[in-house]
Amino acid sequence: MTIYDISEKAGVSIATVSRVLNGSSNVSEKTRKKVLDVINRYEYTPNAFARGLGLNTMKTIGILCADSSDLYLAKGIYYIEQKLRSNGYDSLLCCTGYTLENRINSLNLLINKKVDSVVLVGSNFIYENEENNRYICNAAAQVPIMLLNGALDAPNVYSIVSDDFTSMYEATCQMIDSGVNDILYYYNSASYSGKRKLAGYRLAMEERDLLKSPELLQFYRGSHEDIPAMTEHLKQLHRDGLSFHGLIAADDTLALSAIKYAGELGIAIPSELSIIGYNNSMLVNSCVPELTSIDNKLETLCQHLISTLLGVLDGREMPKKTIFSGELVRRGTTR
Amino acid sequence: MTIYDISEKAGVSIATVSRVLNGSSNVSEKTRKKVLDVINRYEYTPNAFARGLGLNTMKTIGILCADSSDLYLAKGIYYIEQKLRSNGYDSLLCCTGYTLENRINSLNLLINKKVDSVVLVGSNFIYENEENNRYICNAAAQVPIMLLNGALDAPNVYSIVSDDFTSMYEATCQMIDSGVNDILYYYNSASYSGKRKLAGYRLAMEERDLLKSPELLQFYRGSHEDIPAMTEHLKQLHRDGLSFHGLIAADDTLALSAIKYAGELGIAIPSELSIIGYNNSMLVNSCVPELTSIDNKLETLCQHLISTLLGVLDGREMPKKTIFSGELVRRGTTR
DNA sequence: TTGAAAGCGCTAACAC
DNA sequence: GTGTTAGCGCTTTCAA
Repeated sequence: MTIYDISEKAGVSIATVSRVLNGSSNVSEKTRKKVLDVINRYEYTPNAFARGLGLNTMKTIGILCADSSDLYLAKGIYYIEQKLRSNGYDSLLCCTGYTLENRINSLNLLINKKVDSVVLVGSNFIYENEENNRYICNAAAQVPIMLLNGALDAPNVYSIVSDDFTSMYEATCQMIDSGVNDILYYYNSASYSGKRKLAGYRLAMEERDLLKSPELLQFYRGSHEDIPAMTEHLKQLHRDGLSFHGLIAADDTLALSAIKYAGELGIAIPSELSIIGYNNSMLVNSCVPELTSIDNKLETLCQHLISTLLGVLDGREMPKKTIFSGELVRRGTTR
Repeated sequence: MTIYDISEKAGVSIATVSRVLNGSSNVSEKTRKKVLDVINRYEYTPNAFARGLGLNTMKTIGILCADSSDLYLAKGIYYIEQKLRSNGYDSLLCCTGYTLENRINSLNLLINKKVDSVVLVGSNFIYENEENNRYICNAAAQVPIMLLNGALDAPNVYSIVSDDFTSMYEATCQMIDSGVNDILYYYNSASYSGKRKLAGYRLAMEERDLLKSPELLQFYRGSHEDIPAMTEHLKQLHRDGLSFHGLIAADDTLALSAIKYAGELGIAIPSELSIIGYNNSMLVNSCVPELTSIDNKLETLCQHLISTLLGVLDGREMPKKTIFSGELVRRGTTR
């Protein structure tokens, strides 16, 4: 069933059918109705390729993420996909893993598919080395690029970020104020967002001259899902004689491993060890005691990202960078 | 930059360019090289729409799932996307939620986008009422439909399932053999797969005449992520005087809530309460003690789904239904 | 308000 | 081995 069939059956030209299809006002009510009738009767839907060929757009947004099964990224993808769909856009998903080469390839691939824009989900797309971020700028020369939780100052690139620095700074201050002085920082990512978080912790500690030892900064290298390995890392620190009564984690998973660590060593939470996680994910309720965690308002970020994107596609002037602030949600792992 | 530009610069016809683009053998090595040179120099990539218009395929597979942020579904999507991409296909993701109407719309939408096939991820797409499954058959009239963890016997529909029935039957038998007789079954889904699991538990219990009370079957109605609510449900049962020394959950999240429940009530695991979860997800290591869980081999299922799909698209005869068996992974919540 | 016709960029059948 | 050309199904001037 093509536009020709419809035009024939309705006794009009294909131009007229196209007009009613695209909601043009230059069609008499009578003709419109006649055409619409035929369209409905035959359940006709226009061929997306042909339409794309003419319009050079398919109303499709590319979504790039490192790993769609990551708890946090999955949530982000979910929100973005939902909100795009409710605005008439489809989503082309593409998982890149964590190597630069794959990212460049995937981004090109998406752009060759003629997506109208691509959303990079997760701060891990931004590299420290400016040179490594050129792939984003190149892509931005073709379509607007949206960054969720990553910031890059370049033409046609729009960043929506949570203020990880401040969130972490405030959380650290609050833990200190609650009477804990030796706070370990446990992290597993040196991404843009990862560095901002670390800086927040650092500032709070240094302001009070509490960052006595570099050992208080603990980087975990292994898999992002391997809680036993994270726990083991902490136990090793304990065996090495490192002592701490607070632990702030850059991620709920890491925080969870701290709860396990405390459980296995008989350390009482929060009296002997206070713990704060990050993301306020579903994991916060999966443990005993429940985890105090920083909520970075992912849904709000996504909502805003989509409005910005729609604005950009609409040709409106939109803010290049938008910052939201997070919020500490207190539960059982802190005093 | 179009195929015309390239043909001109290379001094050949567009047909020849098209041939080298599509790897046709009827091109002399010399010409091929000449054309390839120009293509590379100008970084030309063919327009996907025009190509789609001609071939009527875009090498894109639609992925439908209820909620891409669900731990289990997210993992499935991840595997499928990966494996498709490594075979030259892209993925159009579409989350439907759990209402039939949205599903019908999403499926149509995907098919209108001219995807080559659509994969339904999760057993919740199959309804008990045959009538409600017609939307799948309709779609299958246009493109092959792949079912991950759901089964439907219809033309052009291919099912890849884990044998949930047997897995659950065996797990239940093993718990009984370990000396637990009063085993609660805790579930939250009446999907195809959900019913198979329940049937497995049922059979094991009934064979030994242990299903004394309907109360042993507990359905949880709330959100799939709300562990506190699941825990509260169990505590209410306890207050109501229901007693059980084993709990088998249809999902790791539910099992986790049982661990919390036991923790809050001071019930020792596994001596006073044995627990088995389902999916062997990352959650199994997030708790103390670690959760015994049934691994339903998601990655294997996905791998097989993709090979089957590629076979179907290739015009080969492929099995309509493939069944894999699961495996009980023992950890600290069982004796 | 409507129709005719010229593309959009590519593939593939056919001719040479 | 290579070129010519007719579509693919739609959008969008331009005329009427």
